[in-house]
Amino acid sequence: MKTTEWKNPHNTKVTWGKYFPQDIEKKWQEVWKEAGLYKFKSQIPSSKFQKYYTLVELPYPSGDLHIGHWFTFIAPDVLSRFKRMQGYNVFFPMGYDAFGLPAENAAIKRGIHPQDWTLKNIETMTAQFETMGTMIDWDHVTVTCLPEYYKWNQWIFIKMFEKGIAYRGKTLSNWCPTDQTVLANEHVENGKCWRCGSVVVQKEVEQWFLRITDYAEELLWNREGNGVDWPKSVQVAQNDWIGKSEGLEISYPIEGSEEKVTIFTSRPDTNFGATFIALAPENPLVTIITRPERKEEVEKYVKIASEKTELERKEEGKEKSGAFTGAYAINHLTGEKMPIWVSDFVLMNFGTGALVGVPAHDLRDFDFAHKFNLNIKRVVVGKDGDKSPITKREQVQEEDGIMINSDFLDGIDIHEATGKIMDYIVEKGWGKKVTMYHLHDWSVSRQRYWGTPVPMIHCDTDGIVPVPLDQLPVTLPYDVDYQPKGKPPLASNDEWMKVTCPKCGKDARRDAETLDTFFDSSWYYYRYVDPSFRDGPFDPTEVKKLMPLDIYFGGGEHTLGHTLYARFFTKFFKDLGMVNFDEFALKRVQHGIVLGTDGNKMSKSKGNVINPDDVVKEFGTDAVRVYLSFMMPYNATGPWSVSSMYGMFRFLKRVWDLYPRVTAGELTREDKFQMHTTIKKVGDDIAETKNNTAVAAMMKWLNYLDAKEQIWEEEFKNFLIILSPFAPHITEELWQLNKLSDSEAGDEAFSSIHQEKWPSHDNSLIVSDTVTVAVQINGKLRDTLVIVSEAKQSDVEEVAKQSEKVKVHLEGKTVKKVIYVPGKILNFVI
RNA sequence: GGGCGAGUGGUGGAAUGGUAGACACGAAGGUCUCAAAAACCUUUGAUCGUAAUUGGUCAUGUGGGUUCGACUCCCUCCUCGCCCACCA
Repeated sequence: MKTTEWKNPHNTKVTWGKYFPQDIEKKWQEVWKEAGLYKFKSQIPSSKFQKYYTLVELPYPSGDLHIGHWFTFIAPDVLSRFKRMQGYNVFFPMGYDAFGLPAENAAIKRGIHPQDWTLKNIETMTAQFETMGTMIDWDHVTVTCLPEYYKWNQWIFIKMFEKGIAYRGKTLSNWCPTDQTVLANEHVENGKCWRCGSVVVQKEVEQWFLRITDYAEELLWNREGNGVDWPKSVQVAQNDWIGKSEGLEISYPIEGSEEKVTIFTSRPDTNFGATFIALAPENPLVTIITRPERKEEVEKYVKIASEKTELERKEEGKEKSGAFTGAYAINHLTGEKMPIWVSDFVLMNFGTGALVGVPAHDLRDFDFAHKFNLNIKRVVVGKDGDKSPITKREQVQEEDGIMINSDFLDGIDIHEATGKIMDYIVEKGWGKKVTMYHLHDWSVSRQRYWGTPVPMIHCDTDGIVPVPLDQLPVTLPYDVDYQPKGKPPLASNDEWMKVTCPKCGKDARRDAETLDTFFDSSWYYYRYVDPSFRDGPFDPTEVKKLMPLDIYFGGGEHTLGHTLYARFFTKFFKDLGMVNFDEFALKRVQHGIVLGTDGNKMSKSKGNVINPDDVVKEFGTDAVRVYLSFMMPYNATGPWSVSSMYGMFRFLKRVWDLYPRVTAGELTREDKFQMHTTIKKVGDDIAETKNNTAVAAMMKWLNYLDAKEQIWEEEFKNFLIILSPFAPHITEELWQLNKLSDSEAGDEAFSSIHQEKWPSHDNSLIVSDTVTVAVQINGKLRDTLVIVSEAKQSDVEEVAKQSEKVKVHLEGKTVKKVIYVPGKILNFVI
């Protein structure tokens, strides 16, 4: 048995004995830190620079590092370590998304200032993060709530204002009439204000918007996935969200009026079956066209609709309401009169704020028509008729459905017909082709305290004036009342609010609102490159070297928010000439969720939360890392298992116990086959974020090694190297032990296993000299043969026919065909 | 209502057209021990059967299809999960 006692350059004693991870993990973390092993800059060689930028969505500093954080970060860490061993200069930074509502909620609940609460949490979480033993380079840490960061939020916002991307607009918001303030959705409980319990209403409020719709076309994903490797599901979801639709804007004349009502449709063919028009209550046309005798009722309806909260509108989703204006529009296609109604199922901010009702082909239109006894006409166009689904079709047919068909549409399919009808309507001058997007401009104002102050000044003379760039940052004041009534928190600090207008020099007021935290997280990965850069939001030279991201890990919940905003910012930066690429991330990988042992989402109230600190104390960091890699695919969701956790500890212990059995010697052909196969498999799997099968392959190799009489040094060393991204501590310990017993050079400068090169594999050794071929008859397995890999088909057939099991099935039958897949299958078709 | 994804042993999962269940957990039996734990060994999809211990049959949510061959590709239906939703 080999035991070694020695001193490394950091005077740490190492003795091989029983495996106690707690004895070695902290020690190595300190050694690595002291040696600056994971500093990005220390990796850069003078000659060739091959960058790899790994990014994980920056976490919110909620206070506790959750096992979910570990799960999220292990795969990126494994990949980063692997890439580094392959010779890349790996940049793996980290930061905190530190502004936001939870800090303010905690402050209100417990009386701690949001800043103190947040900074304390960051400290705690950073310490917990360090026990993970990642190769994150903490020199690049970026915290979004610090002035050195949000200064550049303000800079970007002003640039957006100058370019017309940031603008002042109006939108409906949750409004508490008692507190006189806008509420976040999470502060509306059952339609009531969380603080005072008053009924929340929808009110038009002035807000800052970002004109993301200007980029709608550019943000769309094309068939080639914009040349980057993002999940198809994300591309589809974002495209659906952007919601590009090409259709017609049709104007219908109103009987006895100069006015016209304009609607949008992507299916003008169905307009043969249009039987009514519905206007949004907010549509200005309502007041103009309503007939005097209907005025009272329509006004009453509009008033009720405006008082409804968003929640109430949704709750009664099925029951339609409305009022008849007394006016009629003329359907060009049929010449029929269509009554014009007002209804709150029509949205003012989509399309034209008016729609044409086709009850037979749209469920909502049907519900409306059914309730108010309007006509329902079914349209049959072309040879196949209309294919659009309507769930209540039977009812439609019962209720005086009429078939309409036009001569010029006979015998063509529905898509052609739609095109022809479009052309016809345009030709007649009734409508024009338009492209519509579902995407709305992004509202970024928040009437909250804990965020980036909007860098704008309100002057009675000059209106809204941006803060001069050399006066940034507009610092967030520490002293405010963060639950005032009737005004946003920042407005409670009079001294802070007072400012002179940069244009006229007269007294003016600061903007008291703060920016949505999604603004902060839209560009932080640029800042990571050099968080201390002073001449702009990021260093263009360094960014050119490191961006775009090679891989971006994060959660699926950010598909329609964060990742879309980040793409938008990048396109904006490109327009400013600050970057030269269109997509900020070459690859996107989404993670799943670790559930509690009971299969439920972890939550304090359920008491099923797994605390990484506790598990590490019991099993050590490495075992937890290996378990998180092995437990399930990265994008899966599944429960934590304590007994499986034991299994991972057992695995590492077996690796540990291999060490005394290692000796110098020659590998056999089979040894080489096992080694090279595993090296290849593990490397390939890590590159594809399939760490569960990578670990499985190593377990298999360990089983092989363990069963042998002797373990050769070469295979042991390679085993440690390929295991090191998963279990960095135990592999380092064994590596150093082995190195010392190997040579007498205990005083050499420290060199870590994590600086080793990833072992190469020899493909010629992965091919074994014998293979097992399955012999099938009509696709049914009948026998397996072990043959030399180079065997010819005729030879294999010959051998197969000798087999008793095959003979039985071939007797008296004619072989019609033989299919041979070399080295795999021989199939007789009889 | 729409979109996306998934359904494989007691459990987590492997296999993306070629021997289904790799690897692990759990369980059962055994070795060691005064005993227990640890460790190690054996078995472990179901079923029939025999000693044929490289036996037969059936099996990847359901029903069909394509193929010499389907967990894998196509269609029907069912279930679950996630995201979005009065979007004209």
